[in-house]
Amino acid sequence: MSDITRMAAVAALLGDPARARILTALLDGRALTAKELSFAAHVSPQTASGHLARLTGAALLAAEKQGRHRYFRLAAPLVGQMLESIMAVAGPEPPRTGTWRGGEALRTARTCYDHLAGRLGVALADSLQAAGHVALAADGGEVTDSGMIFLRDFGAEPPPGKRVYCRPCLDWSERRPHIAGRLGAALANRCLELGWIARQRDSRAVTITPGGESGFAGRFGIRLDR
Amino acid sequence: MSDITRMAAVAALLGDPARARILTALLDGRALTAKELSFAAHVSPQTASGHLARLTGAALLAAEKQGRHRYFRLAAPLVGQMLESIMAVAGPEPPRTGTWRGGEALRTARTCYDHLAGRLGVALADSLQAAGHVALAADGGEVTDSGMIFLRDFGAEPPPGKRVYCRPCLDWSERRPHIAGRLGAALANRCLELGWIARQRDSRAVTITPGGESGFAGRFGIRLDR
DNA sequence: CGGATGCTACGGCCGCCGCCGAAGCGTCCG
DNA sequence: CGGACGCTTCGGCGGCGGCCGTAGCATCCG
Repeated sequence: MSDITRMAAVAALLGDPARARILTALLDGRALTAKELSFAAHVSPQTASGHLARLTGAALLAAEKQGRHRYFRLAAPLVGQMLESIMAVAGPEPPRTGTWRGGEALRTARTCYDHLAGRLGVALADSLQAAGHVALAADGGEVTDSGMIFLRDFGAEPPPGKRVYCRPCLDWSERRPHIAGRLGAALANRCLELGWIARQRDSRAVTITPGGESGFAGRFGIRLDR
Repeated sequence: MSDITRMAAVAALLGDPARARILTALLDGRALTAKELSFAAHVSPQTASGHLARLTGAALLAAEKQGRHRYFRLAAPLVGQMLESIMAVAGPEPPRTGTWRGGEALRTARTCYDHLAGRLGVALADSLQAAGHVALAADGGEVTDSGMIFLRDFGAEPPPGKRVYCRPCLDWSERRPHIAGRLGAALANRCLELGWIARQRDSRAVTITPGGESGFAGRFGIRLDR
């Protein structure tokens, strides 16, 4: 199979509207379940399942099983860039600022459901691990005793609930884990409460406020190079 | 029609092997006739005609009529970049140096049929025009008296023949014209003869030799920033 | 354990599209 | 002017693939 045949095969996958909707729904780096994607694609779950199988088979998507759900995400940043480049050609409005609306901002810091992702989310996970407050494994995560104290002190004690307490969530743009679960949500909420971060309109990107810059640096030793 | 639908439509165009072959055949910036493209695509001229109509309709290709031929070329550099980005995802060998094999070299200097294109080819055309040796218009080009003298002196007097003497050829990567026709061929041949440029194996890229650096600078005032 | 839920495998229907042969139109050339 | 050539349009054929209904397997929960 030649280069060109392979390229045509990939392009043919992108050429179906349902698959295109699936891929663009994942463009912001979230991982979504098969059912959510079938809704986004406007097709039945069976049809979506077939599409998802082909997309993962071609290594455009990566799948992770979690309980009875299967979460799909873009397999690589290159895939997102490819989609953006096609949109650049297809779009009637060529010159959006930058390569993509808010693309860079999304990569810096964004929400993933209710917790933090992007460079900020990953840095937060790194910091907590380095301090020995949490320990992330492939299939879950644990909070140490010192971590419990730290969280109470920080004001990010997760409320009780049935949802998983702490688990890693692979970050699309960084290819490294950030923290999800009740703990991830509590951390994000506390950062919002403190005014360290602010949501943006019509986007999952979040901005780091001046207060956040010093707060993340002081508490977590995080300094994101701009 | 939404963004996503448009993107899927473009991707679907790229998804057919025949059309993919047509586009990649044009990737180096040449303009080819419908028949040549039908051969490159491994389909009959009728079939290729249909594909070409759809590709130009979607503004992926641009067509120019010339006598009884129609020359097709990529409509914009963005189209080439899109193809490269898809190849980057589709390719089994992910990390080629740079974005594409020899892409940068091709943009610097390459052959287009038998004449020079790329930054070098455009600079050559600019220099000859600035000196009043040639005058390029949209549909053709003329050589002045001083140009005739200059060419004889340089040793690039085109041999007689039926082929058009001098015409502009729109450069893909530069979006500006370089010189084609018997004159373009004679210039390229003379530069090769002088050892100013050298062909590369398995590529239309040409390298500028040290002698060429000083030669192009001295005779034409050309200095290509690396 | 039984029902609900999420996902996948299979089968059949149907429409789209790529393909080529035949034919028509414009251009070049002797 | 007539023939050769390049390109396009039209028509019909055939196959690929998207779609969903049905059914089966795994998981969660009361």
